[in-house]
Amino acid sequence: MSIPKLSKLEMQIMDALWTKGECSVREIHDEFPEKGRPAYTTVQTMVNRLEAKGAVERAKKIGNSLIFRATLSRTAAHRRLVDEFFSFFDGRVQPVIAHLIQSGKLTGEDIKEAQKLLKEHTEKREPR
Amino acid sequence: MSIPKLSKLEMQIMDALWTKGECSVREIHDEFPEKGRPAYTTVQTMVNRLEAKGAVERAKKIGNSLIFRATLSRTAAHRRLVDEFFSFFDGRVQPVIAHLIQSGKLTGEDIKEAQKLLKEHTEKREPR
DNA sequence: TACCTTCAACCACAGAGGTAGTAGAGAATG
DNA sequence: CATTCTCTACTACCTCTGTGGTTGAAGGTA
Repeated sequence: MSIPKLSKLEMQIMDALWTKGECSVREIHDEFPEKGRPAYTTVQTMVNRLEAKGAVERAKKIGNSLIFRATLSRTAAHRRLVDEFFSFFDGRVQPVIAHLIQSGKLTGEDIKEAQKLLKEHTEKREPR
Repeated sequence: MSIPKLSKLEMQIMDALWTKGECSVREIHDEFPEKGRPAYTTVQTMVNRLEAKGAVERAKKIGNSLIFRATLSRTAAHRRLVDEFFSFFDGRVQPVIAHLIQSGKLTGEDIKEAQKLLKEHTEKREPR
């Protein structure tokens, strides 16, 4: 199957797995900031659903607790999100850029960085 | 209340209103490409929900059919979407840009355009 | 061993979104 | 006027998310 769609909460859980590596539900739960932290069982439910979606798998068992591992890469999940998002704009990036600039999220630095990346990218596919 | 969150289908419906102006449910329905067009009543349901969310209002009645008008602007809805989306990335634009470049969505043209917009933007807020 | 803690597993439930059917009012037409 | 078409209004139903309670097994501890 293709890359599963992940909701916001699911992404937060994956984030814990991606940054901390293999984790128990308890560890994932603790990663949430105290303020607005969901119940332990909520995290548990989401981890189970992620497992059902194939985004996560059981790595091993320590004592009576399961340790999970992300099987879906952060990059793949992000790409999925980006594609999904841009489909709202017919795949056109320009309107999005306009909003980013107006809200001050996109700076000159970012643009410079983008140019560098683009150059690397094109050079890689069209080596002279 | 603040800007309501709109789903994909809801956005498609708003798109019809935004581009065609005031519309009846029938007209909105007809805007969908034949392939994968939802049932008339489905569109109706969504329009009602959009009305409940305050994104749309009844402009007038012609015969026995209602004509709707968007009360939420395309810009506001888009900004909402963009903010929502970037919150997945902690508000950082760079990882998104990387994906865009890798998938070929972001071209040199786009970057040039972005620079122009950014210049205009900064000049407007900090006129020398 | 008897108790306390910690998990996994399972269950429940509400809200949003997507999908659509049906009933009944009104308009249009022969 | 009677029939047919077209809309609105209402209802139903399924899936996905988010949320969290309950139960019972496993492990640790006095």
